[in-house]
Amino acid sequence: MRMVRQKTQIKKIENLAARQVTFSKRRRGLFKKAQELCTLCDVDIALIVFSATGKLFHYAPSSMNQVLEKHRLLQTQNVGEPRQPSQEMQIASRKVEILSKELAEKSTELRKMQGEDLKGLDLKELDKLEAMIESGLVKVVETKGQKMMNEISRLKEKEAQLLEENIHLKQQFAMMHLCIEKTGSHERCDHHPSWELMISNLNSIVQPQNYNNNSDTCLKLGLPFSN
Amino acid sequence: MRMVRQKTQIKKIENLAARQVTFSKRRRGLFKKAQELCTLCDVDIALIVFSATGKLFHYAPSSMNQVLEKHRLLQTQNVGEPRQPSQEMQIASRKVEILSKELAEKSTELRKMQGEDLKGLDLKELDKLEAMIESGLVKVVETKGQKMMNEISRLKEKEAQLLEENIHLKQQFAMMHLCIEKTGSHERCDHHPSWELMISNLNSIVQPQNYNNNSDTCLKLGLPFSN
DNA sequence: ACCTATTCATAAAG
DNA sequence: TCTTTATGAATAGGT
Repeated sequence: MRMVRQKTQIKKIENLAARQVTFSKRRRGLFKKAQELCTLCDVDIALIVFSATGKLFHYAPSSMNQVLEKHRLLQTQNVGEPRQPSQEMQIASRKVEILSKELAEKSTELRKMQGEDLKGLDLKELDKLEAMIESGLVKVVETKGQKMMNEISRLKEKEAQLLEENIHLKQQFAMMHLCIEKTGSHERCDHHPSWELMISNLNSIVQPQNYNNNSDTCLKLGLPFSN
Repeated sequence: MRMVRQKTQIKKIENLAARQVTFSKRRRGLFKKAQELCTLCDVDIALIVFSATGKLFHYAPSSMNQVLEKHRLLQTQNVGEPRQPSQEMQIASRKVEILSKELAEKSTELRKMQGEDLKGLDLKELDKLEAMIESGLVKVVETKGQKMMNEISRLKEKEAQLLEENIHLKQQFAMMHLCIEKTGSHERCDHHPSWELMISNLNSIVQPQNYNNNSDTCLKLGLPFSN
C-alpha cells in the first residue's frame, strides 16, 4: 500500500521515531550539500549540529583550523594517544565522563517532563511522571497565585491610598468652590478662614510623597474640576 | 534551443561568474535546509560560511548563544601555545567548564519545572512556566490515556476469549449432564451416541485453534448455563 | 531575476 | 539502519 507523499510542512515532527529518521536523512543531506558548496565554490564552511540528545555532528572541511579542531576535541575522547596520561588528565577525563552522564540524565528527565520521548514508558512510569509534573505544576500555580495575590493587595492598597487622596482633594475643591461662592468672585478672599484652611491643606498634599499621580485618579473619579 | 542539463560534477567551478551564481543559489539552499532540519527535528544548528572574498554568512536560529558560546570558549582556549599535554589539559578543563554550565542550566530548568526555586520569577515567567509544564502534562496524560485504552482493549479481548471458552466448557458439561440423565447413572455409557458426541466435542475444544471457530455458534445458542 | 528541464533529496513503506 | 520508489524540492543553464 503506497501512501502518497505529502508536501512537507516545516514544523516539528512530533513522532520520535519519524523525527529521528528524518534527522538522520536530512543531516546527511545537509552535510552533503555543505560539502558540495565547499568544493564547487571554494569556500570555508563550518557546520555544527547538536542533536536533541546532545550528540554532536560537525562538518568543517578545509581550514578553519581553530573551529574544526575545537570541535573534534569536544566530540569524543580521542584517546588514541597512549602517552602517559598524567593523573590530572585522568581526573579531568573522569570529570568529563561524569558530567556528560549527568547531563544526559538531566536532559532525558527534562525531555520526559516536557512530554517528549514517552514511547518507552509503561503505565506505571507514566503515572509517576504525571504525578511529578502535576506536583510541579501545583507549586508553580500556587506561587503564581501568591504573586498575584500580592500584586492585588499592593494594587488595592494603592487604590485605597489614591482614593483617600482623591477624596481629600475633592474636599479641598469643594471648599474652594464654597469659598468662592460665599465671598463672591470679585472679592479678595485670601484671609477668609476657609480659604486659609484650604491653602494649608493644599500645601500638605502637594508634597511629592503624598501626591502620586493623582491626576489620573481625579479623572477616574469624575471630579467636576478635572480636565 | 535548450542545452541538456549536465549531471553536476562536484569540483571547483573555474568560471568566476558561474561560481558566484552557484554560490548564491546553493548557499540559500543550504541555509534553508539547515533551517528546515532545525525546525523539523528540534536540534541546535550553527552554520558558518566564509565566501572566497572573506564575506561571512552564518545561520543559527534558536539558541545560537549556546552553540556559539561553545565555539567561543573552545576557540579562545586553543589560540595559545601548542604544548601538547598542557593543551589536552586545557581542553579537558574547558570541557568540564562547558558541561558544568550546561548541567547547571538543565538542573535549573528541571527544578523550575518541578516547582522549586520559583522565588526569583516574575508573573510573566511563572505564566510561561505554567504553560510549559501544562503542555508536558497534556502530552503525558495523552500518552497514558492511549496506553490505558490499549490495555483495556487487550483485557476486553481476553475477557471475550475466556468467556467463549467458558461457554464452550459449560456446554460440554450440559451435554454430559444430559447424557448421564438419559442413560442412568448406573449404566456404562461409553458407547452411547450422546456420550460419543460429547467426547468428540471435548477432544475438539482442547485444540486451541478450534476455540475461535465455534465461538459464534456457541454464543448464539444461548445456553442455560451461560451466566 | 525568472523559467523550466532535469537532477537531487527524501517521505513513506518494506 | 538499508533499500526502493514515487514525488517534492533544488538548481543548472538559458533568457
